[in-house]
Amino acid sequence: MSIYDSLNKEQKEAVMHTEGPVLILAGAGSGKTRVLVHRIAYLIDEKGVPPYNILAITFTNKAAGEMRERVDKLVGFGADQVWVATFHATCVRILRRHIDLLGYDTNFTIYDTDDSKSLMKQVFKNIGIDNKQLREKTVLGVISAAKDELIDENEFEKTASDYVEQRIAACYKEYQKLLRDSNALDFDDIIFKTVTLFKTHPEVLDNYNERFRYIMVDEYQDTNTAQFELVRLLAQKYRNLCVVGDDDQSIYKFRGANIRNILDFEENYDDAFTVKLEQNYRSTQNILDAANSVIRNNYARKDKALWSDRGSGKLLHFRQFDTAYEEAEYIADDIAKAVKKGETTYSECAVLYRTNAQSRLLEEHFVKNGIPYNLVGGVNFYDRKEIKDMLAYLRMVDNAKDDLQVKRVINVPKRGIGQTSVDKVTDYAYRNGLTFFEACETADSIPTLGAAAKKIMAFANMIRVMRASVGDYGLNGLINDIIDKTGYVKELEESDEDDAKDRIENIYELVNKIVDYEENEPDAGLSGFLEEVALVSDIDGIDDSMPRALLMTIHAAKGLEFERVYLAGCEDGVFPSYLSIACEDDSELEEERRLAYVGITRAKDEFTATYARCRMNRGEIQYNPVSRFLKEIPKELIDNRLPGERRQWTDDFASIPQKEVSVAKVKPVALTKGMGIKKADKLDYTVGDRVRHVKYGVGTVLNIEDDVKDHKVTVEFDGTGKKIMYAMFAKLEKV
DNA sequence: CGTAGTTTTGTTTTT
DNA sequence: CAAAACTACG
Repeated sequence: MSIYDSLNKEQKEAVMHTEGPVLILAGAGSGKTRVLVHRIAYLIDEKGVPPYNILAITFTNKAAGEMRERVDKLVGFGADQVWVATFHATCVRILRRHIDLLGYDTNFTIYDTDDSKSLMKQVFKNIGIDNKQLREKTVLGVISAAKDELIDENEFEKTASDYVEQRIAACYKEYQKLLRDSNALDFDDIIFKTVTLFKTHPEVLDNYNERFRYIMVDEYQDTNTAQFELVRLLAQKYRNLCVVGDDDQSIYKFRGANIRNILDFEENYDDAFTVKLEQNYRSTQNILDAANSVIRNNYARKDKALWSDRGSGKLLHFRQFDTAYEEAEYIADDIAKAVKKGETTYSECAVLYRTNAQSRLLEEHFVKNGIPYNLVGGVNFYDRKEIKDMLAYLRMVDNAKDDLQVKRVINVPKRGIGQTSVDKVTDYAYRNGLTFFEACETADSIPTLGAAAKKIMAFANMIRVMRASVGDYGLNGLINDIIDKTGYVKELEESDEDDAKDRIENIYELVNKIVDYEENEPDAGLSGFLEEVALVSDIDGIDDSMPRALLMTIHAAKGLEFERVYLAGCEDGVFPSYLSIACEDDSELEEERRLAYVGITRAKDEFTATYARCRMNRGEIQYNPVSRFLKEIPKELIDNRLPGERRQWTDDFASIPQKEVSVAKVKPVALTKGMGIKKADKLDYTVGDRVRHVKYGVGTVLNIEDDVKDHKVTVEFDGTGKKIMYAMFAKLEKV
């Protein structure tokens, strides 16, 4: 009896094929983490590979943590020597040792998206770009995409063809310069710089080639070009590369993930050994059949079909509502009822949706029904203002070149140092080749500053003293000193804002985290703490000590499983998103379909899809047809009845032949048909007419725009002023 | 310099 | 409908 007896035939093959390139195509719920963990154990116990020579890379900290735990359990002695980490954590660890070879200090700071945006604002100022012509976000998006493709600022400049691209190239250059001046890396740099390091310093790479003789990569379908290249380099010498993934679960194309990395693995490594894991240990056959019949409509995929020996189970449920409000009400109610009946526990329930914006209504109803829940995503703990402020102080102390943090908190709490003064110091620093902080230290020599100079120097002095004392009083001492000397909490205590109390609590929560960290990692220090904070994601923070239902996007749910799953907002225009429908390229729609596949396969026993005929979006009411993905599920698998409910759309749903729907391409224009409300051919009023609205009273029509769906009417109301509304809902009457 | 009040703008998805 | 960005005033 060995630990490998519990594996099925394919799993065993995957575990025992240890040499050379291996591709494991692991369907949802097919036990891929189990396979990886057993493979690590097999390498160590049966093949005598030193744990030190094994590397396992994941995408999320949660996945890494889970694998770490299971490896520790299964392997026992030496397990801690196995390197299990995320892509980003792996690269940061490597860079902390060697990045000086690329001209950065090894105590570099990691910038999050917020920091990058602030930095880009500075870039716009420096090179004179009006943010009305070009948005920071757009430019950052282009730069990020370039970095994912390993295109640096110089190469980008060379290939920039039109004017806009040239401007972006200029931004990219300045942005990288500012990053370097601040000794900071953004998220994409972490991977990019590691690849650069390996390419420019073969001796460093060789060192890691020797170390990592056996490499395993989880969620391989989500790798982008930079990550692909990183893995290729790491594995190039011994070629013992085992990648695990599921092309049907590739849902991060928008972040640069290249599905071809997994589809073409066998071409890139022509001696690759491939195993398919198709037996699912998670869901009932009905749920799998539904998922299979949806994903079957995708073109770009490797053929496979999940099966289960768990039996067919219950039917999937489909529930329709007039409004998103009723939808949320039903879901909350249904969970509450099921828990009351003892059918499930809160922690076995999850509500999934396409966009974070949908969480609000659900949350409201969960509160109303007293259901304990956790919202994953939305505002991350570390994204709260007060936490970011505290972190800015910490980061400022940690990295003297990080001007961004200095600017963030120089007037938080209020010290009477306004924007004008900050601009003057920035200007002075720029002209004299100083960092912003250095300029602050010598503020008295900036003539135009006047009374503010004294205040600025006092601030600089405070930070200097803190920096000098970190070594003496440790992290806990530092954070308390910051709270004390800045008077941040004091200001909150005296404030009469209603969320002041929460914020103070959050700050003390951060103090707790710091104390915890210091106890667990006594040698890591401030940089270590900040690094950990920079690399955590939303999903990592889930506290599963309490039984709580989870609300999250489908993206966030990848890799998780629940007894009961609710998929909310199953509407064409919401899921699949409007953009993916309108887009010419059907690869967008295929990505959405994979998302649907991920959503459905999260469920073990019960799956409920809900649909709201109309919902509020961006202050406008939207009417949407039932999601095309639901129509791809054979109707025998779905229980589609709800006693006492209206059946109008039910019939519509059932009457559409399955085949026709899955093959037919429904163009967005066609979608507006059959929606129940038709656009009026002609309105009985025109520009300049006086009209009456039920709520706003009488006004003058300023403009009428002919949209695809409806006429967009602008009216200047006598009482309330200008309003833009759709003719079909506004029901305006000529007077 | 700080604020309150006003206008504008935006939505996928996130390591 | 919010949040963010702007504007005008004390």
